[in-house]
Amino acid sequence: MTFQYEFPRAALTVDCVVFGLDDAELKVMLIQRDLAPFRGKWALPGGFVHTDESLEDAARRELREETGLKNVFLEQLYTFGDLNRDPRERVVTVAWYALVRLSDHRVKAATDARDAAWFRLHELPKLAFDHGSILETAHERLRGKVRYEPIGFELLPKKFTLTQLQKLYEVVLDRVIDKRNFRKKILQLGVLEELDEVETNVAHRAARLYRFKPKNYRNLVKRGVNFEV
Amino acid sequence: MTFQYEFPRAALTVDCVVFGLDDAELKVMLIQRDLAPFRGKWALPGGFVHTDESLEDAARRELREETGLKNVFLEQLYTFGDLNRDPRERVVTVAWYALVRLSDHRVKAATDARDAAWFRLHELPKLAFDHGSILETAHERLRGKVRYEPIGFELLPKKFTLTQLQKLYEVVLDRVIDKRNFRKKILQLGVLEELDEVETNVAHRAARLYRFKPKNYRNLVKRGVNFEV
DNA sequence: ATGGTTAGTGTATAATGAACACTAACTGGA
DNA sequence: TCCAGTTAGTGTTCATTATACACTAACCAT
Repeated sequence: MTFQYEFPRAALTVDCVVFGLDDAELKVMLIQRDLAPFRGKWALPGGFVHTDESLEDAARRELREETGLKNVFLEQLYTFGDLNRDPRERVVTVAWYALVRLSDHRVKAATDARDAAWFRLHELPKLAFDHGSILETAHERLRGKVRYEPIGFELLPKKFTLTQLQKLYEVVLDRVIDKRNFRKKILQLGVLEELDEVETNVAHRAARLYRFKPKNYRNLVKRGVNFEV
Repeated sequence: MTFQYEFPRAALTVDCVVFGLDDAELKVMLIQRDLAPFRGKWALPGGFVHTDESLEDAARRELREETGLKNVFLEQLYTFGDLNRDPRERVVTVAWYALVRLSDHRVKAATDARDAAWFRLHELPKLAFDHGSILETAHERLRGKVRYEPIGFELLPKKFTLTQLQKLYEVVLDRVIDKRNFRKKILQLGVLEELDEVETNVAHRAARLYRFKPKNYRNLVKRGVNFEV
């Protein structure tokens, strides 16, 4: 069975840039292609959009199928449609980026049937298609994002220390931040709840654990805030 | 002649939200549809993407064909792909927004063969398809944009007064701004050049004219700046 | 007990933001 | 020509926020 149209049509795909935070390092999930073109090369998870699903549904389905990830934070990034980005034919891709708690998802990805793996952002292989520049665009967006809304909720484990949160900002912004000033500022936002728990299994003074107050956090995200640390 | 594919394919379009500034008012250019569906309704300029042109080229071509606008500032906005946004079939649209000097383009649009017209942002007709929500998204983007980069270059005439620039900010942000503080801040940015000219044909003290220093302006845009007035 | 390691805390100074009102310059009409 | 009307243009004060900076506390391992 085939489908006929009066004019030629581009193929439509979605691709996802999945960021995870691991031990104060930003990582990205990639899959190894098992089909031509670029067979054996690493690429962003993604695939063709079905005509009976929305773009976001397509992105979530591909993420689930190719990496096992579900219920992640997902936002549309940009749509890439240069003429020769796919050697086979005209393919337009709607790119998305996801932020996930790597602590929740480490195992699943590693044991998934497909060859999916986390890569350090600074040790990426050469990617298939124009996925390298899609990834770069996503990284820029992430860096821009932290300037006007707090991040962390989606990337950190549910309970975290202030040092972990600070390290996240340092890693995204690629510079060191003063500890005392960072703490003052982030606590002032009123989105953190101090818990009666401390971290365990550390060979030094244990740090207090915090968690986000989801309501305040989301309000702040909606209102928009200038958070320059 | 028809084109056949193994799987069904969505149609791909571009749509443009064109903002212009007129006498301290934001306006949007719309065209009246001369074909079904929504025949006679006002809609965003746009149309199908050809397979031999990039997405941006398609947006520029449609703008030129439908409104006569050329060489405008154009940025990708968002891609809309809900299942039933077009009653005929699955259509995914890559939306763009443009900022133009209305003073340059007022006449062309009015005399163009197609029914294209500028509408005040607060007096819009009901639009075809989901173009109303695309337009709303573009307006949000514009409001967000002024928070971290200066605007004006694309919207104001080449020579303008500080009051005009301030009015632009007031119109986009929908609130009044203190004149002295605004002037201090905007001049500090170092992107304005004071000219030896004043406005003419006004029944009061004539205001000094300024223009943007393109290099500084673009540097600032690239660097990103928090400009909260 | 001691050495190693990270947690946790305050203050002083500089920079920035916000609030606020009057005089200057020009036009047009009496 | 003077007066009324209109918008241009300009500084200061006070409050808030940003930045720079160093030591003690707590815990673990040996």
